[in-house]
Amino acid sequence: MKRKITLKQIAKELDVSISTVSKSLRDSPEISEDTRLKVQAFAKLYNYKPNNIALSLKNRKTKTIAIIIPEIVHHFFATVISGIEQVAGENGYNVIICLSDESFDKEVINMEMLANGSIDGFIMSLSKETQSKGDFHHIIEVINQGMPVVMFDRVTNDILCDKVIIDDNRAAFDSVERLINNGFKKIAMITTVDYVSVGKLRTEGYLRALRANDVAVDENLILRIEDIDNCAEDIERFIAANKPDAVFAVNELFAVTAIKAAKKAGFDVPSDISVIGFTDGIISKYSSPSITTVSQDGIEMGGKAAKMLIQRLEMEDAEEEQEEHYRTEVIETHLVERESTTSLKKGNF
Amino acid sequence: MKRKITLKQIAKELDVSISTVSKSLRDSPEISEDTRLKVQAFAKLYNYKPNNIALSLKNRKTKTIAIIIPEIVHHFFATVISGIEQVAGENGYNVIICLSDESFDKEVINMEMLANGSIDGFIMSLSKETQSKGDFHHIIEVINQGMPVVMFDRVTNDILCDKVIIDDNRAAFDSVERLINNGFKKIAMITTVDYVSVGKLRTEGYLRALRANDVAVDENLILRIEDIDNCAEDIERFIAANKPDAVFAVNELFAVTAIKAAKKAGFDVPSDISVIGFTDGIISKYSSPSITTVSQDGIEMGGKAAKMLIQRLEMEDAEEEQEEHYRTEVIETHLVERESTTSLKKGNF
DNA sequence: CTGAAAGCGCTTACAG
DNA sequence: CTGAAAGCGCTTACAG
Repeated sequence: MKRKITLKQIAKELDVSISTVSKSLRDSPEISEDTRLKVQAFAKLYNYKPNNIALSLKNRKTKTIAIIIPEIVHHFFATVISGIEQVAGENGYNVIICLSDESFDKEVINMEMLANGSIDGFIMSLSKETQSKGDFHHIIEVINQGMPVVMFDRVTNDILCDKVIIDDNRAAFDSVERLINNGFKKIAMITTVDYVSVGKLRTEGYLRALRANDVAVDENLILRIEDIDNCAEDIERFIAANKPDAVFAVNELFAVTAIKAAKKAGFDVPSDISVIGFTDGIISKYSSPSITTVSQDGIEMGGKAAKMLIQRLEMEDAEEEQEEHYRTEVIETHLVERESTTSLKKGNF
Repeated sequence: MKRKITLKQIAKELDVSISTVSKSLRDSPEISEDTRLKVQAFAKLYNYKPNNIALSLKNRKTKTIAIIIPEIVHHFFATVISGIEQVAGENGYNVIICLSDESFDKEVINMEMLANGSIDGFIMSLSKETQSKGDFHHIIEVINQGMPVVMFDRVTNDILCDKVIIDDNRAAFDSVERLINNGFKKIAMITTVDYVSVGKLRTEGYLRALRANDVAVDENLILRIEDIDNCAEDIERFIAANKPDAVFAVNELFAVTAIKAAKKAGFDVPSDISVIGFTDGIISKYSSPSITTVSQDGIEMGGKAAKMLIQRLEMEDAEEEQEEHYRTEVIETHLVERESTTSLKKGNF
């Protein structure tokens, strides 16, 4: 068991100074070819690799990005990570992941821990609890310290920073209008409680579509789920009671649960009830019937977020104090048609 | 924009030495209560937090664990991460994640990059390419440097280190024997190519169960999938051609695809064909019919792996050079019965 | 009780 | 061409 070799040891071994070794390995022209080659050969032999931590300390940058997300077992977040990891890797950055578990405290602790020099910047999506509390001091603090933050998906207007989102409101609007235009009369909505930003926006889109098409809003047709883990019964009751001809759900889970509930109540999907979900994940793809859904490209979102963060990071090097000019990128969505809806024509008619 | 404050700045501000500040903040009894309180108050005011990188360099440990996995969008791996993250967090460790993307090169690059001081130890599952190549020099090197490695799920006998696995062979054996005992005659297997260690073990378990129960092995009833992304047609053809009365699949994806294929070929699941999968993930739960499956608790696996790694890490501190005594933990599995099988009685009869 | 010094592993401006 | 020194931000054994 040979511990990793250091410059100091090489220097001693070769009877030169540490500076000489360091310069040789960085191909400095200051050093004679003779010693340079000698040092390099020796270093290679002993498989020398500079210590990252020491470099980080010296350079005051770590080349690592922290991701803070509510949950990793949600397919959407996993794809976002995958997207981030990819462009981070291409640019020589590592990725550290922390899960807030939808808890405000965990989010705060993780951020504070990492903000102390461990990383160069954050990419994050807010936990539910943080969104419901509306307390963002931990994020503001980090930003004030000069550490860039990019938010995605679950964002807030209360913080100025780079963001990457989809147009939730519009995507919902489009989907629901499409249903209306295709003759559906009783379009139900299954959504989250309002403090979840994306849920709220999607609900607004639903309402907007109804109003824009002179469809009366029936509050009974809107189900707001509080407890995701036990939503099955709520949804079953909701569907059996209201007998909608279409259901628009704000996520995959609600959509697949709605389908199961519909079947249980004796309805066929899609001939009795059409179902549209949100997020094109594994559930939508493998469910029977497979689910028509608003795609939300997590890979692209993650990639974009990483690009924005890295850009800002490298910019800092150049012009010490760039003017803050934050951008919000909007990722395109589109409807992926599958088996859970009867064929949906586009356009007005 | 105030950059983070350092000991040096506090010292200057308060007109004391850096040592005094450091000791005050660490509640050293050497320091008079007077100055200690003064320093602490000042530090609190300016929200001082020690720089992690400096501490890492000083202590020669980073308190971070690296996870290297093939893919994050597989639900199983996501749950493992979740398990690791949880116990890591409890023990004050951070988690860095790298994806090998099933590529040998990426696995090597990631490991080498992180092994240079960035982390204290690895938890990993081998990429397919690494398994097929059988080249583990990068891992052996890391271990020789004195950095602990814990492998899980996709492991190899060629490396001595801590491991956490399930008994794939036995789990498969039990499932298949259960099918045999319940009267199934034509039990097909959908598996991976043999170099994927877990696929191989599960296949062996299947074969062992047939032999142990005097069922002739029919090679036609075994489908080995090479290209997971395009397995649907292969599976459709396989099922239509062989008309098995039961299918044992080595993962969720194969199981759900088999169900879809069976339906397409006009069979009912489970009344015509029963299907058992492997890994109790989101697909098995939400598929219609939901899938009977061998559960493989990723959270537990991850948690166990993290515990083993941390234990070894802290052990190192204590007795400088502990005797290497590697353990392999086997996580219990069990069959989760759902709708894709007709009721399966236990025991011999 | 306080502080100067050495050191973790590296880089680089500056002397010689 | 080579090396001593300072410094990144911290801790701690040792003097005073």
